[in-house]
Amino acid sequence: MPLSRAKIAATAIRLADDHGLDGLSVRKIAKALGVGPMRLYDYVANKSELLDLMVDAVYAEIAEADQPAEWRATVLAIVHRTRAAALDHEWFADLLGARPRLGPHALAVGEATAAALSQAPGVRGIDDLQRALSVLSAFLTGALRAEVTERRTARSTGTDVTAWQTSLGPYLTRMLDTGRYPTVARLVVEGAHLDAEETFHHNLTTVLDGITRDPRR
Amino acid sequence: MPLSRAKIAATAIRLADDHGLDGLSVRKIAKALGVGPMRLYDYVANKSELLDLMVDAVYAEIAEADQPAEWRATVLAIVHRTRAAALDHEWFADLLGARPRLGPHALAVGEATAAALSQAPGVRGIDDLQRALSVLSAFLTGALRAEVTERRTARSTGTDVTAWQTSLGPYLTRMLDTGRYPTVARLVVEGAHLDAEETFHHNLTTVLDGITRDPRR
DNA sequence: GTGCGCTACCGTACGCCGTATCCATGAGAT
DNA sequence: ATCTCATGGATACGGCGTACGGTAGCGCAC
Repeated sequence: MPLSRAKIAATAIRLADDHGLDGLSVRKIAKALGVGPMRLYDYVANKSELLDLMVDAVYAEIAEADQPAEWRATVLAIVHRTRAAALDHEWFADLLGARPRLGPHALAVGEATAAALSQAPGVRGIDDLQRALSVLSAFLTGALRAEVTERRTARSTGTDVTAWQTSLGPYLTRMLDTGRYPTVARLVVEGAHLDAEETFHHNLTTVLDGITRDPRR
Repeated sequence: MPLSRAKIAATAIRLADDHGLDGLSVRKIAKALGVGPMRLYDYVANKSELLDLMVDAVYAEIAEADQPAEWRATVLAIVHRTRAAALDHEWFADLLGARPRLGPHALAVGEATAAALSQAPGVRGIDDLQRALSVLSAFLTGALRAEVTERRTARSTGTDVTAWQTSLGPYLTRMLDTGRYPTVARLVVEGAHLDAEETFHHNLTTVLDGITRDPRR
């Protein structure tokens, strides 16, 4: 079976899913494919192009068309598929926003999002649309990055509260006991029980409400 | 003059400003300080702790206290200082959201932001506060990442429109000419003249308006 | 049939990285 | 004068991305 860009990307994605972006190297991908490292460069100019390939492959998962619906439902669907993809492929969140999204599938997702947003009330012209798109994708990028980061630290310190406290506790409680961070302290002590998905959805609603508010009061 | 964590961080920051995170290595920092590479490990456990040091040093710039003011003015000031820092230190945007923000100065910024947000109308309890903080910082993270990425590609392809068109044009216009991305095409052709800072401010306003809207209609 | 150029593949090698480990030096204590 | 011990340096290891030279196979001109 001959090599191909798609096969390379698929293998790279599997490795990145298992070992993270830091654990991903051209040599390991090649070994997993049973070829010499330099073979990959027959299909790809350099490693960053390979990352672009991986990213666009994930956008392909996100792009699956759903039947046309009201703008808000469409946006919600796309955004939630993106979140699902980022949780499946945590490295995807690391790359989000770090490179121009120009692959064909990324463009398809952008097109669907833009088309839906252009139907939203409060989005009146091309400038409004451009801005709406950029707030939404900024929020999405940041929220997914944060969620993935939190997940990773939870995994590395242990999920339960006691493990977390013993690992970060000494430093953090010392910090908070200085009394210089009262509000943060309150958040740590009294907060922290919110469900991640529900928070994401709530915040997304906040952003969409901001977009659709009437800008002239 | 002996080494110190602060001196190391300052040198690392200068190098990262000049050559980016990819161009930053322990060996180069050591050389710039006129010592052997391994000396740095007397002050730092590993490279990622060094990055944490750098990040918190930037948060120190952001944390400079301003006189107490109305909540929105305070938030605007902090956010705009963060943006300024990210434009001064583009690598900072790469790291934003990628690691837990727990340094003393990062905590100080978090504290000031949380304290201000807790005064905002529509933020009614600790859960509201937690959510408001997370939308805001998700937006901030994503927006800065996007702005820095755009800036970098602009710099690498050349600033003016013609250079951009000749570098990405062939691929992009071919893509857009397929007719599969009409809305994106409109955005590319008719948009693109918006000022970055003004867009940022507008989008920030959108998010803050979303936060302060009355959630019970 | 024979020689030739071209393409497609491959292994080796270079210069870098983070960092573990061992060694030299020399100051201060006894 | 000798011992102790902190300080800084050199070396080395395993891994990285990728440049490059070689070679094996094949279509084709004569």
